[in-house]
Amino acid sequence: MKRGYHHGNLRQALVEAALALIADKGPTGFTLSEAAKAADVTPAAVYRHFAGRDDLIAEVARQGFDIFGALMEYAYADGQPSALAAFEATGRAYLAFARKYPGHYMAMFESGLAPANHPELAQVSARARGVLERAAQQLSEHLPADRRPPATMFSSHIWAMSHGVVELFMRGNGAPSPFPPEDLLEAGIGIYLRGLGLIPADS
Amino acid sequence: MKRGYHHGNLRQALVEAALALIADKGPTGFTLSEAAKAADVTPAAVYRHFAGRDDLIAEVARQGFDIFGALMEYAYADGQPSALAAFEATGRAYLAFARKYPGHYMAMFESGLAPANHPELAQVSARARGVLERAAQQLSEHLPADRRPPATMFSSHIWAMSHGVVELFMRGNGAPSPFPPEDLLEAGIGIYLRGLGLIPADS
DNA sequence: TGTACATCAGTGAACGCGCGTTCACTGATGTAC
DNA sequence: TGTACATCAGTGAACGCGCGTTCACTGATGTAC
Repeated sequence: MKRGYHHGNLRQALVEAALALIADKGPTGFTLSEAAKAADVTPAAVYRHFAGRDDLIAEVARQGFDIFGALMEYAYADGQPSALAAFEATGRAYLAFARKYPGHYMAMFESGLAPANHPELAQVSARARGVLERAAQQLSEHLPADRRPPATMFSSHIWAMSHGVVELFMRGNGAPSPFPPEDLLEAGIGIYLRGLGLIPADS
Repeated sequence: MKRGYHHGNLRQALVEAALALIADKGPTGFTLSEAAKAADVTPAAVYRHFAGRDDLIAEVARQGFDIFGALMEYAYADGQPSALAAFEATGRAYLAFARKYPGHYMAMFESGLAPANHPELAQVSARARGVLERAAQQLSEHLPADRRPPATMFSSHIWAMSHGVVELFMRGNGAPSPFPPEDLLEAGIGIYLRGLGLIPADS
């Protein structure tokens, strides 16, 4: 592909180059130089748009949380007005995101960048988490008040199981998956919700 | 600490240096050179004991799986003859291992080394997984045969939730943990098992 | 419409660094007689 | 018990490499008059 002296939209091109690199070599495999080369540009040019390597990764993660949050919100809204359907949908959305945006996902959760260091990143991450917590809160209102665990607790459970399924069975990190990750997670969430008393025992 | 020309037990010293490095800088932060320096030895000396950098990490992971497998087996045996107690104990053991042996844990699950590349590693890893699956199998026999999900499925669920809790709430990767990870996991497993019909609904 | 000029986004060369790895070597150890 | 010698486990210097980053620069763009 030909281009002149000016790139046009180098910033986003770098983000996308980074995404591709991260997706197929892991967050470790990414280097600023390679991203620059992939965007057909000198490494030094990167510094017109980012403070440095970490800043570029952070931007990738930020965009990831943005997409992630939007996806979660959409899934949540789509399941309304049923609290149960909304909750389950967010679980599915989690996995769908990991599958569809592996580079973003890795940058967000596996790059090891401190979320506390980039405050804007913490903020956009909190939004995504908020959706799941809202769904959990709404769901918990269907439980008798005396046997109602905190909503943040079971949103954490679902989040943890989802994340575990991604790490262990969608990446190669655990065993080869005995079941398609989507089915595995769906079944797991189903059993869990039954345990909460939100699904009849013999459905 | 003084030592002569010969180290005595350099191999294990290197493993332990690697562990310490991995534990506090992540699997990425580890370098062969730093491990050598920590063991008070020239980088070249490492090659008397390991084929190279990756081989050293693999050995760390291998030792980790060894300990992990033993811990799981112990927990399992300790919960006998109750299938339920044995199963729950393995879940707790998982988290205890991650807490107590963070360097091993990271080398095993976060270092991104291909388990398929080191066959001996795949083998020792399968053993650990086997314990959990055996516990699940045994547990599933308490369920009516017609409503009995495959044992590997719910051992996968428990594994995923455990792993997710470690990654998200014991490391800094997710939100700051709303609850102690141990409590969170214990509650999660409890709800899950109730959903399976293995714990009475109003216990 | 044309020209002068400020601004901007790239280049390319250079840097210092630490990495993993190799090599010929040497000091220490232990075994045979 | 003492000596010769093979074996082993380290050293230290060197390598090529790619990294992130800096710097003075230059080519392209767009705006004012």
